[in-house]
Amino acid sequence: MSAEIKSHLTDLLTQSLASVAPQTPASIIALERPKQAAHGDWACNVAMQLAKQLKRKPRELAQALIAGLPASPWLECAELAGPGFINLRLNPAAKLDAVRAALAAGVRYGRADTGHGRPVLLEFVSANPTGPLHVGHGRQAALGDAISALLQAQNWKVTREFYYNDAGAQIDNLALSVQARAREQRGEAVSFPESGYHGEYIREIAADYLAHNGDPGDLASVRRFAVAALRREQDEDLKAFGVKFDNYYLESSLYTDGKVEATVSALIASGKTYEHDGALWLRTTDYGDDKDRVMRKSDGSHTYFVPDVAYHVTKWQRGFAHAVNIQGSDHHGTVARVRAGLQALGEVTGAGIPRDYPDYVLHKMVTVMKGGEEVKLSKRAGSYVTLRDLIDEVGRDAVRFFLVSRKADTEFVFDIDLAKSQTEDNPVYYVQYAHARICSVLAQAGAQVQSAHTDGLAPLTLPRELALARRLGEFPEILADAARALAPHQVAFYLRELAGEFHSYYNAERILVADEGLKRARLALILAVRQVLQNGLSLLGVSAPEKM
RNA sequence: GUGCCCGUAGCUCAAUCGGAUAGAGCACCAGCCUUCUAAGCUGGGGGUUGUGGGUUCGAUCCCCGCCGGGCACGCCA
Repeated sequence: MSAEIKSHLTDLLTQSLASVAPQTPASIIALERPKQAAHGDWACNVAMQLAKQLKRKPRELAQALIAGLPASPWLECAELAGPGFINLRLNPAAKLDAVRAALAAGVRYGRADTGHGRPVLLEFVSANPTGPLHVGHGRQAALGDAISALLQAQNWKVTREFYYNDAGAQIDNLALSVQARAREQRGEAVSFPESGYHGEYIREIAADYLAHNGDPGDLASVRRFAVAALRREQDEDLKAFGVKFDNYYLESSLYTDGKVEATVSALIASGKTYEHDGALWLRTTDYGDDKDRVMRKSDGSHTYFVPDVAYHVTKWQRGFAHAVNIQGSDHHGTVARVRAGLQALGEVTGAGIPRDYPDYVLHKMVTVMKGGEEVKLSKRAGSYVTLRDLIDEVGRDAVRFFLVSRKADTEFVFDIDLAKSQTEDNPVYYVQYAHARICSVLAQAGAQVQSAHTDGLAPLTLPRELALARRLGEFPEILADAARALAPHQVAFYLRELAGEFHSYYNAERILVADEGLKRARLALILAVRQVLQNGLSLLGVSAPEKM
């Protein structure tokens, strides 16, 4: 395994350092993958970092460290380079070990145990049940599901949760909007609510409500019907997108369970609240917020801030010492607020919730372009592009791959025309195509695939073959890094590169050659590539088709 | 005005904990199908990393100023 090789190399350098500079702690030794292949398989910068401290020239120190390296069965050579880098080059056997590892581990290849089975709660999408899911929710769903999968692959016990804001003023607004449309459809003269939802879907729900013999005068009934209808629609959209949640948490339950009141009481007991202008405030500025927040309005109702805090308390109480919230960056203002609320509660409960709880992944907005113009994402205008639109037009795999192919904190320009007209240029097809090609070769090899032995890899000597093997060996590191950074785009880029190296190899060499030993070795290699492509695509929620 | 985030090739984006000559794709130009899938491959031109300083062996990355863009600044959610 690559991890074993890395620790083996670190070990060699540690031994050398101990003889060259006995007083120096070995913990400073770090290995990195050089960007350029010419710089070997691993590089170490320890000589430059220690040069000043040891009062020696970096290159001279590096040379001494190289000279002191013990013999190794995997190390081909160590070279001094640049200002004092030590470049380590692995021999073919070490590189090809990744092929053996990938085939031995199968679908588990790339996994690790950094999570140690600890529970972690991921909250994402959390759309209000006031309209269909839009593209921004899609980015969040794709990100959240991929991050969940990455953490699971590191042996975290992941719970995916969707929080429904089904208790606030926007739900009243929804009910009034549907009621007004229903009355219109009955031929009554009504004035549509000033801040009502203007989307076409409101009319559809109203018509459906009437078709089910609903009474437009019964607002509570309208409300229940509308919320149920929109939740159903959102569920269907998520299903079509391939995203499943383990739990749905309803904001309304925080009220019916008394958790909102309990939170208010506890915050008052914390001594961090005060009355002002008839409202109850929390001194969140004591915990880093830039202004104090109202908890209870002068009319006696609560601001959304209180159930938010109550909700996050339940995360902690439910045993999630780790929690990740995936949200649009337009909500970044809530981060300091929620954390401050939790800290204030800690004054009375002594819960010991960390100051940086929960963790946040904030993603920038998705700008949708169509016909060369921006489509405004306005729920009230009812003209935004829905997630369903995108899936229908572009395809599920492409949308998912595309949406996780960029860092979360960069703005996303999704050009629908481009995505539709250039479907063939979408990177997801490039990666999937590599997988399909391998499947095709394997199908022609037929029963010979069974004879692909990982103990006969020695015939693989071409630079392209060793580069592919080396790339396979990187996969576990990529997954560990991506999980640590909560950044699935790293996996997407890795897959693009792996697929590229495979296509290049495929075009240059023939797999099914006459030489039996070489053929078996090459079959083993592409079997391993296929496995890694499958594992990686699966983490991103993208299918790995056998034919295209 | 204050806070947070972003600024990299014509376009869309990478760049690990501060590493070596800043990389891909698209687009453009020139080639490759009698051969396991051409949704592919090979080669080429493309850059003062917004800008000015600082820190150091070394800065796209860290610190400060400025310019440009986004978001948030409510007893809305």
